[in-house]
Amino acid sequence: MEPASVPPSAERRRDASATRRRLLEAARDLFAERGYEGTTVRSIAARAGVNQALLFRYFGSKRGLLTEVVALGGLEQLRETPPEELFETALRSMLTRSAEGAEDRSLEVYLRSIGRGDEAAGTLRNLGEEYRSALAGLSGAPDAVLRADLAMAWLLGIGLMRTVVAREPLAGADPDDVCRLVLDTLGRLWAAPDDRGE
Amino acid sequence: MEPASVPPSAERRRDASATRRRLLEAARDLFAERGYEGTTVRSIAARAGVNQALLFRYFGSKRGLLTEVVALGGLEQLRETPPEELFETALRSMLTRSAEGAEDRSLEVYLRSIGRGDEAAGTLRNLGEEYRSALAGLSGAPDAVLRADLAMAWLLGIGLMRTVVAREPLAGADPDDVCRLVLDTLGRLWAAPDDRGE
DNA sequence: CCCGGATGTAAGCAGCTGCTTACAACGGTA
DNA sequence: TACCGTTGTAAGCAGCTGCTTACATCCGGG
Repeated sequence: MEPASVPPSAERRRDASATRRRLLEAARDLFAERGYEGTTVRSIAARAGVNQALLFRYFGSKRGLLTEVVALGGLEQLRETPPEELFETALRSMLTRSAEGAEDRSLEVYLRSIGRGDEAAGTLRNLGEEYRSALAGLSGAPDAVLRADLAMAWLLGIGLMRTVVAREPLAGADPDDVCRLVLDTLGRLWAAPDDRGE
Repeated sequence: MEPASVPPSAERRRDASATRRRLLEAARDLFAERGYEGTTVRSIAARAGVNQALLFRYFGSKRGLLTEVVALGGLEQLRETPPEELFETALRSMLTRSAEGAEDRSLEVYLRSIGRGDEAAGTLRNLGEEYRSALAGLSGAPDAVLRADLAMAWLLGIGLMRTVVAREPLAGADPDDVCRLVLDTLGRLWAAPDDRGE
């Protein structure tokens, strides 16, 4: 099928997996910057320094590329982070300037890329549901899942405000300050007042 | 210029202002449903039951239509609502099914329609800043504006979760329950703990 | 060496996009 | 009635879209 190991000495001039990876990274960045509909397959191929036909060879369609981008980045972060740190980790990755380093931008991609529900929307939805159920464990309230949904909504909203609206003070605020405010407020969400009549 | 008053008896077969309004309403709905990039001028004209050339006659460009849609709906709601009710009003309009009645969907439009910053982005930004400064008055904290930004972010996020992700429980939750949870939690945001060293 | 699959390329397809143009139909006014 | 600006229409433009095809080029195994 494929050579099990690559001779580590030199970079190969023709390297399918490297090309795949470059496409994946270019797509991740562009989807996060311009959204799914606003990104053309030509621009992805150009940023990857790759012929655009290869995009279809490796991912079948533009939509398939999106699915792989989101599933890869998102699920990895999700599975490597303990639930109690998940929200803060995701929040910090939202608050960090996208310019520096190769930050994880899966949620940014998620929120800017989702379109009207078709084939791949299921994959994205599953990702969201895994995040939610991880967060839901943090509250003992009977409606913990709803509360987790609201927390995720805040996360997405903060990312939206920073990447799309991009105005002070949120855009330039110290991530530590924002984190403190949000996490402290969310403490109230987890610890249910539950002041209804039941 | 134009007939100052319309004979109220019969609907006119050729009515520029009615056509304008129909285009505006069709655009508002479609932008909210599919986002700006996902909506075609042909689909807007079709839903309005109007020739697409009229769209350009009355609004100059697709972008001009968007600007007018958002400015109209958003600023009206903003100016008719006292600040202390503003958040709940906006939240409830987010939570209300779009099918019933002619709800105000300006924020929905705002969050789904914004693109990369060009000409009309300024108008949208201004709208956001007016919302924010109205909300900022609700907290006495020194960083009240940041807190207002965070509240708006939550609002946008909740709208995003309902319209885009569209899954239970948030999508189908009782608006009263969500309102109670969110407003109660936000009370904590307004009333600053301000637990820093100063 | 040389063959054949893996990898990369150039060109182009049909369809859609935002927008424009040239023109017809209406209807108030003189 | 004749006119003329307003309103509505049909057709089409150039450009871009996602995607496909036909063809070079590489390179490891026989």
